[in-house]
Amino acid sequence: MDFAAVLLEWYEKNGRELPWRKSGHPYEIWLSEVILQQTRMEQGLDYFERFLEAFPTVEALAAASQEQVLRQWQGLGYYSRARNLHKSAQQVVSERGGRLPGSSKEWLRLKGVGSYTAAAIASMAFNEDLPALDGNVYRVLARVFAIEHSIDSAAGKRHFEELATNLLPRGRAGAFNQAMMDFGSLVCRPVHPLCVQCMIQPMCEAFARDRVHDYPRRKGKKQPVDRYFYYFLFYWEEPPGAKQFFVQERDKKGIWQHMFDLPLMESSVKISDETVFTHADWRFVFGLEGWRQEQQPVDLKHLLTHRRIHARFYPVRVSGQARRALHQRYQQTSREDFHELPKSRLLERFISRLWS
DNA sequence: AAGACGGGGTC
DNA sequence: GACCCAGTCTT
Repeated sequence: MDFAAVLLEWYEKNGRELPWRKSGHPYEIWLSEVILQQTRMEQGLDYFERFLEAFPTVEALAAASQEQVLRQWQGLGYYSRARNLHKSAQQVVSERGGRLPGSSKEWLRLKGVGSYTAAAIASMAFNEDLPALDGNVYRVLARVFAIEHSIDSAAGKRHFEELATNLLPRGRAGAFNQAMMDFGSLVCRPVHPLCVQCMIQPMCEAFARDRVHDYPRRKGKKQPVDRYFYYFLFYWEEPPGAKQFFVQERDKKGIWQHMFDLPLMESSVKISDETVFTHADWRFVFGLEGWRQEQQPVDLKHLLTHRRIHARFYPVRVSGQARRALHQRYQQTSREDFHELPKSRLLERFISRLWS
């Protein structure tokens, strides 16, 4: 038996039961594929259910505000996925009367739908004969056929695409693509692959050479850029017991666009706590001078680091003049209202830890 | 072609 | 705490 036949046989017994596989609705498949870009199944499943409940149809999604959409996406990361999905839903409704695209070529025209997602949707929803190459597929092919091409080069991608096209059994693209992905995440896993119980193992070139962990090949990784975020929670109580504080909406470029966070000073280098409060450019935070007299002793909480983002968090009680000055630059909110705003996971953790 | 974009996982 | 994962858009 050839590779595709063994794989499909495995899939019939071991394929995962997923909500969007049952329904077969293009809208649900589209939504699931966008959520699962760069995201693990276990993490994305709840988001899929809640998102579909909030926006059951493409019309409902198009009619929602961006803030509502982002709030459903909160905590998932890569928020441009949500913004593109929203934009594309509006495009489908306004330009196509709510009728979803019927071919991969049409899907490709939508924002947030690239070559992988277009092929995945078209093969699953319409059984179009097209391979969908995601990270799982690259890994499986690289191992089974001991492919030396790097998966992060244009030439390498073309090579994998050609190989997958040749392997694809005509008329069974939907099952084949899903089988590849399930097999890649359940058996041919990135670390600790289950070679001992793998049905493909007899024909796996990497296994034969005892080189499973050398595939897929990649070019060298680059150094991540460090960004240091110094957040300020300027707060007061009014009336007593009801905490109020300032937030801002990030509406420019860069990370977390259109999401809410706290007044912030960013630096490309690490700054000590003392330096933040003595030498930093406070005008950037306050928009005014003459605020220093209002500053209270700082209760420094915790430090949280991300792979690239390093964030520190300073609660500062403010009153009177400083509050009026800050009002000109930031929006006021309360604990309860803040809960309803779209915000990053990072900030969510800051706030909940501070006021838990 | 290279970099930006998040969050969670492992060891 | 360092490293891994890997679709799409932007530059």
